[in-house]
Amino acid sequence: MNKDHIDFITYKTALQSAPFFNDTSSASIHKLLGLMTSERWNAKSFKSSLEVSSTFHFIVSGRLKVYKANPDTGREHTVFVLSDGDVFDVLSLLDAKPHDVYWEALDSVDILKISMDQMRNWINQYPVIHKAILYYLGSRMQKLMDVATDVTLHSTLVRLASLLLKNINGETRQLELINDLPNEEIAGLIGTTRAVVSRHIQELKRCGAISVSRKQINVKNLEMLLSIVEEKYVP
Amino acid sequence: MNKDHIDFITYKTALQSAPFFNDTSSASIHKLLGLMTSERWNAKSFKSSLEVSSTFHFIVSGRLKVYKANPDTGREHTVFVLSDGDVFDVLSLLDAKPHDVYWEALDSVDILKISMDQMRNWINQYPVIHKAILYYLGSRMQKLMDVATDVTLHSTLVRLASLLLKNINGETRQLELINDLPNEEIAGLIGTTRAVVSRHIQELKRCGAISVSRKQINVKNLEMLLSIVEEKYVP
DNA sequence: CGGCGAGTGATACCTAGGTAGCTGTTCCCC
DNA sequence: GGGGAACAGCTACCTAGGTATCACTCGCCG
Repeated sequence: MNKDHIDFITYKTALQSAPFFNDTSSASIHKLLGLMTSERWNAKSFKSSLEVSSTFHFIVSGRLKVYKANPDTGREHTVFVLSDGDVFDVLSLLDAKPHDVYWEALDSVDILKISMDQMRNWINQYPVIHKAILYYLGSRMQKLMDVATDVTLHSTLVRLASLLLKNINGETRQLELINDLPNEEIAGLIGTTRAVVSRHIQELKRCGAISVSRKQINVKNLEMLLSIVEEKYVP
Repeated sequence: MNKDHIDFITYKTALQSAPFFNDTSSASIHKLLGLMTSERWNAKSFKSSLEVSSTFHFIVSGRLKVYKANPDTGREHTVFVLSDGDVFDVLSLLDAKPHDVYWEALDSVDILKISMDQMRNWINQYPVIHKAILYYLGSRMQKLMDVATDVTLHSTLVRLASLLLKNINGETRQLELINDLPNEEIAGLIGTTRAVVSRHIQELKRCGAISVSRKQINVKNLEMLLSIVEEKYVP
């Protein structure tokens, strides 16, 4: 991308404020952006790991889910929801080993992309970034450990309540990141099915923990959600 | 540890052959080992994340499980089985954020340990290691993604068969790493309970896929296990 | 404005797998 | 060599949550 590009400044700001590029100098970000091209993915557009693994992507805006699926049963389990400032696929960056994961845009997504080889070169030029990558990977890993154990250790209701709690903005008390997702997507996030999510949403509505309007969940009673998560209260 | 220690050479070899210390020079390993102390943990000895997070550990020999638990139901889910050459806790190394994970020795474990601060210093002196840590973390992350989605995408039988397949040595065709674990531990590994594992082991025995003697599973028919994992064959 | 698609609510049914409990066997350790 | 803990096998029962299906509502676009 040429530095005269109409959105060059916007993109540069986006890169600089991402945790992944913490501690990276303005000059090296400038250089990186010079090698990138921008792209727009429409909502619901789908990529398999094969397509994604040879290119490194940075999300400028929009949301994208990372999931695994069982083709036989049609079930899906969403591992991450990525959004502004996230990058993918970090694993392919480290290692060419294929891992069968799918990617699907939840909104229209603005992407900056660069070939994996160029990205590796850039990293080798600025090895300081290794530390930032480590931190980024570490935080992802921690979340992933929760996802991994949640399904066996907690009931679907607890997982749903916990999902809501995790995504509430402390100040605005509004649901973020997952607020306008359909039940089907919420189901994928907690490893269950649409019907079960719907069932539990009714329970939470009935006991006054949340209120719902189409594709919008509003948390009414944080304490109640908390006590459900702690398995102290069963609606 | 003084370089005249009786096991100094043994320990140094162990460190050098670990993937985590790939590309690390002999001299810097020597220096690192000088700062470490050795320790033996008995089988079934237990550590919480609190105790573990301020010290960095290297496993010389023995096995150790990393797991999360639900105190209310008593259920446990094992996330990793660590063994020779593995290190922990990498997450605490990156980030002081507490994460509630437990550790338990499956055998007697030989450990080399060093304070987290000293380890961080050492790493800053030899930043080359960042890359090796990244690769190490990457491979762990990939395994973790499988653990995370397995429970929702596959039945317990498929998960059991898949666990066996993953731990068969290609050459010897013997079960490694998990061979002599009791049913209870196997249950933790696939996110279920002792009774269910026992039930499925009977099924696998009945159809000739495996044979069992006390705490020992022998794989008899690899192809059959494979077709169970691919959900093509139901015993 | 009308019709279609996407999303939700709700019902009835079913089964995988979790719970509880008992028996017998193996391994040690006194 | 005997007693106890750890472990495996088995039975019977139960329920959380998955499957299937339909009806209803909303929003959008032609």
